[in-house]
Amino acid sequence: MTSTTARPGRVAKLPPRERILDAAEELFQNEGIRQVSVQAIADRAETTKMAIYRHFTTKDALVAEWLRIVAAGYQDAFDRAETDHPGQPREQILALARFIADGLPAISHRGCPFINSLAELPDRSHPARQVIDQHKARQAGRLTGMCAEAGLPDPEQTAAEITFVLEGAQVSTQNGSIEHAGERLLKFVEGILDRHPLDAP
Amino acid sequence: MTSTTARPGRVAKLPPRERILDAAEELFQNEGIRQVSVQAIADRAETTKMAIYRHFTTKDALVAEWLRIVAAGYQDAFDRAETDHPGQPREQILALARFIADGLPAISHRGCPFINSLAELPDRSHPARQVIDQHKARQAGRLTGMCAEAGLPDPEQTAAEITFVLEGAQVSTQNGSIEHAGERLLKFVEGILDRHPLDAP
DNA sequence: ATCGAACGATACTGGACGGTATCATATGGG
DNA sequence: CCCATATGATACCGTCCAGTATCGTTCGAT
Repeated sequence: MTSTTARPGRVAKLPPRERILDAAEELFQNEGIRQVSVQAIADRAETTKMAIYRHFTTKDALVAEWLRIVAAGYQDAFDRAETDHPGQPREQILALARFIADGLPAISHRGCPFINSLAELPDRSHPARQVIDQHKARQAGRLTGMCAEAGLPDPEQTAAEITFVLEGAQVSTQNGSIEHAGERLLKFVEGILDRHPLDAP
Repeated sequence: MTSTTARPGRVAKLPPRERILDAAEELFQNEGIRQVSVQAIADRAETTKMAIYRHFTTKDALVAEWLRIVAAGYQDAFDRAETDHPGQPREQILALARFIADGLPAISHRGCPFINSLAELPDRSHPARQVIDQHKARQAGRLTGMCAEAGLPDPEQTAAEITFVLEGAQVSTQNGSIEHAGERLLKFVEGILDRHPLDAP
């Protein structure tokens, strides 16, 4: 019963900072950054605007923190791909494609947080931009490494191709121009990897 | 000398409606929709806010009109691809890829207007959304038609793949994660088409 | 010359929003 | 038991902005 911390009125409530981040994630993702007011985040987090400004210096800082969490999720996907398929770079790449493909239905009519944020934050000096830039660079590096490890002839080109495909699948899902984007995405990536068979032990 | 209409003080000034649309194109593209105020558009168009509201019922209507013009530009690219390479669907597709690839440097750090607008306008009832949806559907249809005409075994799949690639190249250029995106894009699309040779006379 | 429509400039309204100040209220460790 | 700290609630400020009203001016057609 009496847990050491957090014994709220009814349901176990998370501490305010996490509630705020959960609410921000939900609202930023579904309604955009600029459209969502700090007050709206506070309402959804069942707290107040003041509480938000106690944990985050500014709205922009909250946005950056949100994207940092999203980026960490993608990093986890990379890590899992590597630990689940050690020494099998092609399987790792396919696992990443599956991760994106599986996420498409959830994204549905609202797209990739990074793509959308970039559109909403043209100012290159915005704190969130550093998060995005770092994440994209790291992601590109890891993917290129996987392609090189897979013995593909031109790792940079193949990594670029896979990046195009993954990003494009998310965009096309968002604008609804492609049916069965997930399946098509997987089929496509498999085809790219099969162009240069080499993996078999 | 004395042209029939428009004899402005110094430089030949376009009529206000076109100046407004030019200014809107410039600002919406480079700074985003929500960030740009009607006043800012008026300033850049060397006119006044009032003049804008004489030509467009609302800011949203101006956004929609802007996207209509952008969509027409893409339609023109499709038309040119067809008339420049009649009966050669593979050349038509390559011409489209070249059109996108050539546009990448201009886009550079700011991305595709449709992708960005979608991010900034989550409200599906926004007038601009109809423009985007129609455009995307028409574009997908035409591309699928080209793929079918090219005798590719699975036109829907191939059209989806090419769409992924074209969209992804624009996104990747925007976030700066890929070097030489234009060249890589063309190489990629050529590879896709060459997977099923059939075109030669 | 004149009339009307389009254009330009300025001021205003009403609302939304980021951020702050100030109050009261828990809460948990000493 | 008590006090520092985190939290909650509310009111407020300055600013920005979409959209409107009203004025005067230009300019082309008749």
